[in-house]
Amino acid sequence: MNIALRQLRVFVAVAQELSITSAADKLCLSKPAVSMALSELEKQLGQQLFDRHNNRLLINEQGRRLLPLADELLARSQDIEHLFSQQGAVTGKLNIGASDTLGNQVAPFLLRDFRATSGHLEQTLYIANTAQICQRLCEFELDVGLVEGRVHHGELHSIPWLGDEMVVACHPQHPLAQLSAPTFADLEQQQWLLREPGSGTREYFLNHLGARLSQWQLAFELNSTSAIINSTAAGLGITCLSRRALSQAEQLKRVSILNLPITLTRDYWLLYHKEKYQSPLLKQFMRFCENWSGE
Amino acid sequence: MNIALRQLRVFVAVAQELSITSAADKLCLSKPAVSMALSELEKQLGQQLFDRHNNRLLINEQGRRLLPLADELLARSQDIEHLFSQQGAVTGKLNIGASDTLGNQVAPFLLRDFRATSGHLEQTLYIANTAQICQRLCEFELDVGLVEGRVHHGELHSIPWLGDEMVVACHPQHPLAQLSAPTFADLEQQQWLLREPGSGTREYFLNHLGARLSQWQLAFELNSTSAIINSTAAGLGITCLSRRALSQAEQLKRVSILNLPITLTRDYWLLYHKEKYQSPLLKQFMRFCENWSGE
DNA sequence: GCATATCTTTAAGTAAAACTGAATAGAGGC
DNA sequence: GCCTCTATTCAGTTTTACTTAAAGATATGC
Repeated sequence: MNIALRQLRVFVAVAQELSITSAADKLCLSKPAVSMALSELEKQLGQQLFDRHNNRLLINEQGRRLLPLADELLARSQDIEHLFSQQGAVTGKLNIGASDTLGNQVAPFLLRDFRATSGHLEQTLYIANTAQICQRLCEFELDVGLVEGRVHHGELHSIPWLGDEMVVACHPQHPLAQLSAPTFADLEQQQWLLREPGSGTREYFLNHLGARLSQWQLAFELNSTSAIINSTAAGLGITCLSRRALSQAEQLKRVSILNLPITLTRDYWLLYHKEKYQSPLLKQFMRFCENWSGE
Repeated sequence: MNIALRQLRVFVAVAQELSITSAADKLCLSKPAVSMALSELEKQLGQQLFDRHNNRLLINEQGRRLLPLADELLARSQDIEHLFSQQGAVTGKLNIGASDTLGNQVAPFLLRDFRATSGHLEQTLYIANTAQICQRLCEFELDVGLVEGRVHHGELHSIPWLGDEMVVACHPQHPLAQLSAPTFADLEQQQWLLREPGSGTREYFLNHLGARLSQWQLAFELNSTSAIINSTAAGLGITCLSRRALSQAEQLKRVSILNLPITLTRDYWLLYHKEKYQSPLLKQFMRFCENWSGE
C-alpha cells in the first residue's frame, strides 16, 4: 500500500510530458519501467490517473489533483537532501522562465546579484515568450516566470515587479533623430520593426503606441530583440523597445532614442503557480526579486 | 542520492524508540534491515543522525532537525493515499492522548460526536498522565493531547479548551456532608485521597486547595480516578476531583459533593507539537474540538 | 488498403535492492 | 568470568525494479 517517491517522480514526469516515451527519456529509464511504475501507482491508489485513449495518455481529474501534491512531496524531499548536503550552503535547483527582454537584458544582472548575495549557483534560465512561460509553469516545470505584460490565467498568480520605460529608437541619421521635440504625429507614416505575435513587446507597441497612430507600416517582423536593434541600426525602420534593451546600442551611438512628449512605462510581472509548493530556496529568490531595484 | 520514504519511516521509528531493536519490532523488520536502512540514509545525507555511544543510539542535532521534516513527508504521503482511497471518505489515523479524567470522562463523548459528524472512525486514544502525554507528543507519536492543567513546554503549543469545575467529595455519611455551608476551615485535618505524582488532578489539589489549608493528611495515593471515587464511597477519605468525574457516583448517592463557598475551576488544554505537520484530518479534528461544547 | 511508424503494454529474463538468520563485537550486570 | 543486552557485519535469499524483445493498438504514408 505504501507509495514511493520513485513512483511519484515517474508520475510527475509523465504528467508533464503526457507521454510514456518522453517521460522515459527524461528519467533515463526504459519505457516499460515507466509504464509499470505508473500503473502500479494507479493500482495502489485505486484510481486511474490518466485516460488512455487511442494509445495516448491524457491526464484526468485524479491526475490533476495529484500533480501538485506529488510535486510538493518531491520538492520537500529535495529540501531535506539539500538541508543536509553541504553545511549551510544554499543548494537546490531553481528553474526560472523569462520573456525575451527580461531574460536577455534583466535576468543576467538579477542572477548575478542573487548569486552574490545567496551563494546559490544552480539556476536554469529558460527564455521564451509569455505564453510558453505560462504553459511550463502550469506543467510544474518552471518555478517562477518573469514576464512583460499582465497575464490573466486561472492557475497562476502574478505580482507586479520592477518597471521599465518604453522608448522609440531609430538610426542616428534618421530624420526623426534630428528633431529636438518629436511628437506622436511625427511617428506616423513610419516603417516599424516588430517582434513576432505572442511577444509582450509587440503587444505593448500595438496597445500603447500603434493604437495612437492613425497610420503606421510594418517594416518586418523579427523574433529577436537584438536583431531588431541591429535592423534599426542598419536603418531598416524604427522601433519601440525597452530603454534597458537599447542602452548599449545608444551608448555606442548605433541608434538614437527619441525624446517623446510623454513617458511610456511598462510593468513587469512575477508569475508563479498557485498550487506549486514554494521551497525555502524559491521563497528566498522571490523575496530577493521583490526587493531588487535593478542596479 | 535519492532518499526514499522507506528510509524515512525507518528513521522516524528509530528516533521514537531510540533503539534499533524495538524500531525493528515496530516496523516488523529484522534488526539488520533497520540498521542498514538507517546507515544508508546517514550515508546519503552525509551526516550522522544518531550518536553511537556504548552500543546505544542517541539522537543528535541533525536527527532532531530531520524528525519533523521526515514526519511531515510521511504524513503527506499518507494524506495522498487517503485522498485517493475511498471517494470522499475521511480516512487516516488519529492518535489522541488524554489525561485520566479527560480520557475517561470526556473523550468518549467527544469522539462519539466527532465520529457522528465526520464519519471518521480510526482514532486511537492513549490515556496517561500529562507528563507522558507531553513526552509522546515530542516523539511525534501522538497528534494531539488533551490535558488538565497548563503545560509549559518549549516544543509544544497549548490552547485553552473547555472548562471544568473542581469539587470536594466525601462519603454521604461523612460529618462534612452534613454541613449545609462548609468552609475551608472544615477541610483541615482531613484525610485526602490523591492521584500519583505527574497527575494534573493531583497538581490541582496541591496548588489550589492544599496550599490554602494549614493542615491536611494524605490518606493514600492511587493512580486511577475511579479507584479514588470508590475509595471515597468506601469512606477511606475525602477527595478533590472534577465534577464531571463524580457526576455518576453522586447521582447514585455513593458520594456527596460539598457546597464550598467558592467555585474552583480548572481549564483544559489542547496540546500539539509546534513542528508537527497537521494533516487535513488533524486540522479538522482540532477545529471540531475547539467548537465542541461538552454536551 | 496495406505497409510502416509510433506509442503503450505484456512477457521473460536479469540486475539490483531489500531483507533475513547467523555470527561478531562491544557494554553492562551479576 | 559468564550471561544478557545492544548494534553491526556477513553471506545467502527473496523481492523488487529494470531491460530487452515482442505484441497489440492506432495513426500515417503511399
